[in-house]
Amino acid sequence: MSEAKPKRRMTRQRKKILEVLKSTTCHPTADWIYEQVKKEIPNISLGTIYRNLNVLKEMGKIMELNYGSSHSRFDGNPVQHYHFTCTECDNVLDIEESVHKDMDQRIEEELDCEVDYHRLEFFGRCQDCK
Amino acid sequence: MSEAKPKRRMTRQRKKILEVLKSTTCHPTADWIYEQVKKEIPNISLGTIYRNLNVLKEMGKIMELNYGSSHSRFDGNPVQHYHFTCTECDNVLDIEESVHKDMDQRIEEELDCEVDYHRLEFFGRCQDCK
DNA sequence: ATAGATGCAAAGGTTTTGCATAACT
DNA sequence: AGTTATGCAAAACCTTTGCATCTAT
Repeated sequence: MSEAKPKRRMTRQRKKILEVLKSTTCHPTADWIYEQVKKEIPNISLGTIYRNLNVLKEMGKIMELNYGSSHSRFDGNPVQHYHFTCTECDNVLDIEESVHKDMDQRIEEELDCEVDYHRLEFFGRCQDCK
Repeated sequence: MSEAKPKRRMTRQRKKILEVLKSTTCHPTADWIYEQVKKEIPNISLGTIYRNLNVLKEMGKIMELNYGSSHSRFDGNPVQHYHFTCTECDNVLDIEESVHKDMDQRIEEELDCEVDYHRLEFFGRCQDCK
């Protein structure tokens, strides 16, 4: 059984954190958000930032990038390839599919940048866990 | 100026770490590798594991997944979209391109799994840094 | 009134680092 | 011989958590 989930309140702090996040395109870190929010709520604590980021994520109002980041994983195959991660058992599987290098060029044109490579990762439940 | 890079030696420890990584498909964490290598080199230290993982990465012999993992970044836009990360200035840009949901189905068939979503990230140098 | 949120400080877990010693080449 | 790597332990770093207090509903 999963626990009953609490009724979320929209506190001053939570509202401001969401506002900061919605009003920037810079994909900030928790610490950057902390610095911004502190300008209006000087005594806010980092713990509150982290707690709220997790709550907002759970509410579906924001996204976390670089997640699964508690510890790095390594791959003995240094050639670019794609991965599937099972969100149930945490296993990472290699995908036998050729890399779409053509996508890199499309992005180069779209953003006027130089693309070296890309990473593509799928998430879901593996054969055993589904 | 960048510093002269050291001539790498292939020590017992380094060799074994690479061997462990090459002989598994489980995309292990540093700690898991540590446990494996310890079976043959009982007094190896975790520091050596981490140092060698970084060296092997730099030598292009292995890959790190979940990198850029020192701190998470957050995105005020919870709708799935793609990103470009500049490896020079660390900026993350949104990509205005529709999400290829058809890829999910292809992977489901290939791996006999259930795919919820995928992440696609491009790396290179942005307009300003290139 | 009361469950939920905050601030503070301490604890947790992963990764890095300084230093003396050991080992490749 | 000279430089690179190791082991150990301490430090650094980001993130989470316990607890007493406060606050939104």
